[in-house]
Order: sequence, then structure tokens, then C-alpha cells
Amino acid sequence: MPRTARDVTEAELSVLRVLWGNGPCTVRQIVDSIESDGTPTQAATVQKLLERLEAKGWIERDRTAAVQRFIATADCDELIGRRLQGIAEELCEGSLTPLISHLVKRERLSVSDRRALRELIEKLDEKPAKGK
Amino acid sequence: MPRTARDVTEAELSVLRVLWGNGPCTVRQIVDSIESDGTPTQAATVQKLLERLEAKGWIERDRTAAVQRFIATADCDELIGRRLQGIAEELCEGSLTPLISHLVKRERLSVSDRRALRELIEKLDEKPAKGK
DNA sequence: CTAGCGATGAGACATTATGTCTTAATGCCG
DNA sequence: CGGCATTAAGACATAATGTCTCATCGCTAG
Repeated sequence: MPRTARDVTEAELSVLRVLWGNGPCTVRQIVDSIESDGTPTQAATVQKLLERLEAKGWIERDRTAAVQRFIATADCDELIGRRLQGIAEELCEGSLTPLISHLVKRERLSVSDRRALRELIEKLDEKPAKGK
Repeated sequence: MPRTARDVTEAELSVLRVLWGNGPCTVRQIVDSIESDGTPTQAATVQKLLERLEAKGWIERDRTAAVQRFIATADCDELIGRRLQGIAEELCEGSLTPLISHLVKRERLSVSDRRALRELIEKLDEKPAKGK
């Protein structure tokens, strides 16, 4: 029995991507954007996905207009954050630090990436009052 | 229809944790370790989980002994890496860099964490020949 | 004014994932 | 030899997920 539902499923994500990329959309607009990538998608399917996304809090709908518009309430970065948090909780007793060092060690960072990263850290060092 | 099976499920992970913590184990040892945390677990259940973990390549079994012993073929860090990679592919077009900057920006790092991180980056800077 | 079309809402379905258990075959030891 | 633990194979129940069908409803074109 699949105990653990996903934060956002694959099909739901494809809907979210449209909202992230285009801003508020109607169901029709979403359907058209998605089916452009291959097989046509039924409007009812998208409707259902939107319903579930709303239940999970990822989107809101504007019911005032004649045709409803759907708006993402969180951006992609927010989703990334939750997923990272999820990994940390399942595999690192909640700490994100192991993830950071893993990534830094593992990834071949471009020069500019490294520079950006170093700047970020230095900025953190300047205000050590924050955090614990 | 749940299209996407998980790399390692919750129940499978609890088995893996035992192997990671204790090294090679028999089914019995695993059962005992797991049931210590609350409800007793059936041996057959663990057996099935081990079977699936083997199919996924996370463990191997030593069939030469009278009683089989199971060995993890990858450590926790490997799993972390795959999960991070998964996030990158689903949400960042494959790039891990957004994850890094997200983590560094977001997390309240301890002083020692920051120091360790800075050292890592400096080490990377010393050998810029590698990577692109 | 009314037929029809698109939007909406509720829910039915098929398929698969996941966790758990039953049974039967196998092998070992006293 | 009898019994017990291990192993293998697979049956099940339940939940998640993607998709579709239907019945309503509102509005606009004719």
C-alpha cells in the first residue's frame, strides 16, 4: 500500500510548469500548452490535476472571472526546497549540511558557479549574528 | 496509475539502514533490528523487501553460506546523490548548481559548516584544470 | 427565447506500487 | 526420521495516480 504520497506527481508537475512559465492560466491554456509536447491531453484530466494541486496548496484559483484562472502559489524554488528538506529528513536526520557538502564535493562546478558560491558564503560570514 | 516507482521506498529504506549500520546481516538479524523499533515485522516481509532491493541493485546476497547474508552495495551517500540528481533532472534541467545555491542561501549553516564548505571550494579552485 | 458549446464538479475506473502475509519446497541438525 | 528455520514464489489488500464519463450550468449565437 503506497503509504507515501508524493508532494507533486509527474503529471501535476507538468501542469505546474505551465503556470510557472506563463503565469495565471485557464484550463484551456494549460491543456494547449501541454498537448503541444506530444499526445493530446483531456481537459478533464488537467482539471483533476488542478484540483489535486489546489488541495495540496500549490495553486489557487480565481473563481470571480467567467472562466477560472489558476495561479501557482509557490515557485519552482519552493518545490526544490521541500524536496531537499525531504531528503535531509529521510537520510540525514534533518540536517541539510550533508547535502551541501555532498554537492560541492561531487559536482564539477563551473568557474562562475564557484565564484558565485564563494560570494554567497562570504556574505553569510559577514553577518554571523543570524542563525545559531 | 503510479507510473514512477521510487528508488527506495520507506520500508526498503528501513532495511537498508540496518545494513548500513551493522554491515552484512542475515534476514533474522534484520528482522530483529527493525522490530526493536516498535511493531514486530514478519521475516517474509523483510525477505520480500530484500528481494526488491536486490532487483534494484542496492544490495547483494551471499548465497554460499548456509544462511544467506545480505550486503549493501551502495551507502547512504550514494542514495543522497541519486536523489539530488533526480531533483536536478526533474526541476533544474539536470543542473545541480541551483541546488547548491539554494542550500547555501537557505540554510543557517553553523560556523564550522561554513568553514568546511569554504575549504572545499578553495580546494576546488586550486585545481581548475578539472571540469569544464 | 432556445439550442448548443465550453466550463465545471463529482466521481468512476484501470493500472501499478507497496507493504504484508500464506504456502510450499528445501535443507539441516539433533 | 521429525521438526524447525530458511528460502522461494506468489497471493492479497489498499492506496496512489492518471485518465475518462456524465450531469450541470452559464452564456452566447441564431
